[in-house]
Amino acid sequence: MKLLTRDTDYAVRTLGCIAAAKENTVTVTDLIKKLNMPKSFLRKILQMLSNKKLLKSFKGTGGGFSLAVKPEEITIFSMIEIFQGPFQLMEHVFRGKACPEIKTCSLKEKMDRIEEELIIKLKSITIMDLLKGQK
Amino acid sequence: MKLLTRDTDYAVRTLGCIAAAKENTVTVTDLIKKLNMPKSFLRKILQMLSNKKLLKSFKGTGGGFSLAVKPEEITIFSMIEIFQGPFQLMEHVFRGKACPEIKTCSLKEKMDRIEEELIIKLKSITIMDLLKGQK
DNA sequence: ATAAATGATACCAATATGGTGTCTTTTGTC
DNA sequence: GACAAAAGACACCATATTGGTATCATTTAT
Repeated sequence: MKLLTRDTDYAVRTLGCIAAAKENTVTVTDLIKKLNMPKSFLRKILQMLSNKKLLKSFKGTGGGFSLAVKPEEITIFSMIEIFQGPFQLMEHVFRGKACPEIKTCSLKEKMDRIEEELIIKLKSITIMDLLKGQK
Repeated sequence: MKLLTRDTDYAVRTLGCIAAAKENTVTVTDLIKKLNMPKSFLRKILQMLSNKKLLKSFKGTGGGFSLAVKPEEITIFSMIEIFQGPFQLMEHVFRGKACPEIKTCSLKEKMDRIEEELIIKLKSITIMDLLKGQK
């Protein structure tokens, strides 16, 4: 059971790397030298981030990518939603009718509260956190 | 992005239903009348719960299932681990080397803390919570 | 013109998910 | 003992998701 898929992970680390480069653009070739990822897969991820307006892209020689928004504005939560779809932990719970002997219960309530709290926390972690210990 | 798969959900609701029956055994036929689930799938889930020693099973006419442990001892966390494998939210994060410009970072730390807190919470929710509002 | 870069998009293998079906074994009842 | 009602074991299957590859088109600096 995992919360983050590989593309989310790659995206976070890639954004961290681009953020570290400040205003300079970074190419896919640069990135795969630094990060250990398959090129084609990384290109797909970068395109996604670019389409979602988190990256500015520049074509042609000397081109590459740079951040379109500040690192502290890119949250883990948004990465999850982009690469793993809408965040709905409890999608399945009590879809159907529960056991008819059970009229109300505190389970769903509690689960919903956990979800809310988790979302708040995932929104509080940003790409900025990747840069904190930078030399 | 979902946290609970269908079998986890079914398992939780089924256990709630069995718990509500107190010491009496409940058959698959009983359960599918009350809960809206495909019979074969439910049987597979019940077998799993039985193998994991959460249910006692009785074969033959008049047989069925009953809880092997107290409802307050069966957590959502254990259901997730049984049906969805080991709980490791951060499996992928920083598997490979992160961008070399980033030596240490607070991201993984923060994520790990979130994971810990989430586990504690999921362990605090039990089948008992399903019975709370019971008539 | 050419090479360096991204954009769009189609494809693919492996795995997970959600579910079904069949045959075996156990056990209570007539 | 025969039979039916239950669970046990397990093989199978369709679909979706995940993780990844490959190809061609477009843009742009030199």
